[in-house]
Amino acid sequence: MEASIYQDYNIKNALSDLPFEQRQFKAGDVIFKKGDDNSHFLMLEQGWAFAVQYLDQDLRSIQHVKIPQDHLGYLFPVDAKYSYDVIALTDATVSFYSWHDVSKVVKDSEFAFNTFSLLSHIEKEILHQRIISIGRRTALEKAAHLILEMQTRIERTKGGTEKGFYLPLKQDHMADLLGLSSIHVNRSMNELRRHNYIEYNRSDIRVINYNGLAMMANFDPSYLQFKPDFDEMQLQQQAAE
Amino acid sequence: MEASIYQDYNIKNALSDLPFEQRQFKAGDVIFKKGDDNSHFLMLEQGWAFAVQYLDQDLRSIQHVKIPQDHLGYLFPVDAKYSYDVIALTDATVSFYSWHDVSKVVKDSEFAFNTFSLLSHIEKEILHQRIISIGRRTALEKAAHLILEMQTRIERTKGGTEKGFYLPLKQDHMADLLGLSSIHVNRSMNELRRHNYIEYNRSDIRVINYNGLAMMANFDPSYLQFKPDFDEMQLQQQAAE
DNA sequence: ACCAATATTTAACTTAAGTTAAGTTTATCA
DNA sequence: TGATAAACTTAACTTAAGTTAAATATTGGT
Repeated sequence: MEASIYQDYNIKNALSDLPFEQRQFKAGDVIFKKGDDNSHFLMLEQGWAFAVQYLDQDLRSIQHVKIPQDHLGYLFPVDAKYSYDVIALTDATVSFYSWHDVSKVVKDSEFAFNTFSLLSHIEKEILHQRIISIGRRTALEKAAHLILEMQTRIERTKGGTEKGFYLPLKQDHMADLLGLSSIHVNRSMNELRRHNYIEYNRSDIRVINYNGLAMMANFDPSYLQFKPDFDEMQLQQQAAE
Repeated sequence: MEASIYQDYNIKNALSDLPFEQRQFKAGDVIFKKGDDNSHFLMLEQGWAFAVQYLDQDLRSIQHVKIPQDHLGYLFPVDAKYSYDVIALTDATVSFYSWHDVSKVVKDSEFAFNTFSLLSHIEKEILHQRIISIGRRTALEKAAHLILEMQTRIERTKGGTEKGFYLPLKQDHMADLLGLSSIHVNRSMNELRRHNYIEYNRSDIRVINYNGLAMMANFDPSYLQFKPDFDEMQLQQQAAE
């Protein structure tokens, strides 16, 4: 299968010539904390990360899951402190660009402006879908929707459909993403497995019945900006198996 | 009380010289629908509106509440269909700008660029707080947080603190914002009233115990980009009463 | 290979919020 | 101003998801 036309709209292409510094993080490391200044533009070269806010010591909400080639933190040079922590979920490499350079490119280059507009747009669409999940889907539907969102996002960066994928989210991360207890996440994942929607073992997950999952979760990948016929190609391919 | 310094960062100031067309809407009118093209930049001059997505006929999720001087729809000229309907909550006046004009100003004017960056940022912060509410706050806390968010946003456009405010959201709108049933919203609003946190009658609402509400709901107005000391000024003022 | 720390799984029980089914109050408008 | 619809309220009952408490499985470090 051919890669999405939207694949061109990525941060690397937009910022190709700019200088940056790289830092390595270990799984569990704090990449930045709530209250830190938005002093650089950050891009996650390798590894996974997540953005989290705490209500108190035991109560937290995960706002974003970041995969390789995603940005971390804010997309524009707003004069604000970070409102959330970002933690490395796996070992990770992060590139730091100066806001001065990035703003200049975004304002001067049509392509960079469009890329950053689209990234901001998609990030918001993901939040919209998360709000729908948390507010109005059942636990089973929440889990199904999250799996399909992650599969779709990962496939885009790989540029193709693979059978299974690596999902380093633990069940307690899923819980804090979906507004559930981790025990109920466990019940839901096992029910998806029992009913042959997915195969699942720790961080290895594989969608068996894409159509069934997508129907149940009311999942339409177009909000992730795959090209319009991606969805149908997926469905046809699944149906043929 | 003095108006916020952030008051300067508004759409009117950023787009002052641009031509636009205005349209009137009646309460309940559809301003645009899911699937429509993002063909113009829209600004809500007068009245209230909300953005909504449907899972099926009876299940919906409200993504945004828009007050006078907010934008409607997308902040950047992405080549995408709208993912939600926007409905007038009251009679409303909407200005339509051409994307061509708006993008040019945003790229050429430092002030417009900063304004649109900040608006995009604040919109995302509101979504983050909504995710925390829906996922991790109790019904009482959800209602409290929503009231404080709306009060804070309304005060900013008015540039001062007023005693009560007009909140044209019905209880079923609040339910679809907060992921609750409208009956449970009713129970929660009445409990807030019974415990003297608020006075409340249909669309007229007044916060009586700001500190109590803010503490209960874990509400910190800084995500709405009031100036840093706004929170404390508010608290002191309330405490003095 | 063993130990310790993490993660996952299952069961039994509890609870916050949903649902259904009335009423009552308030707004609209002919 | 009276009829009708929309919004709000309350009570009784149900249910999806939370909680607590084990047990089991996996991973990582020494």
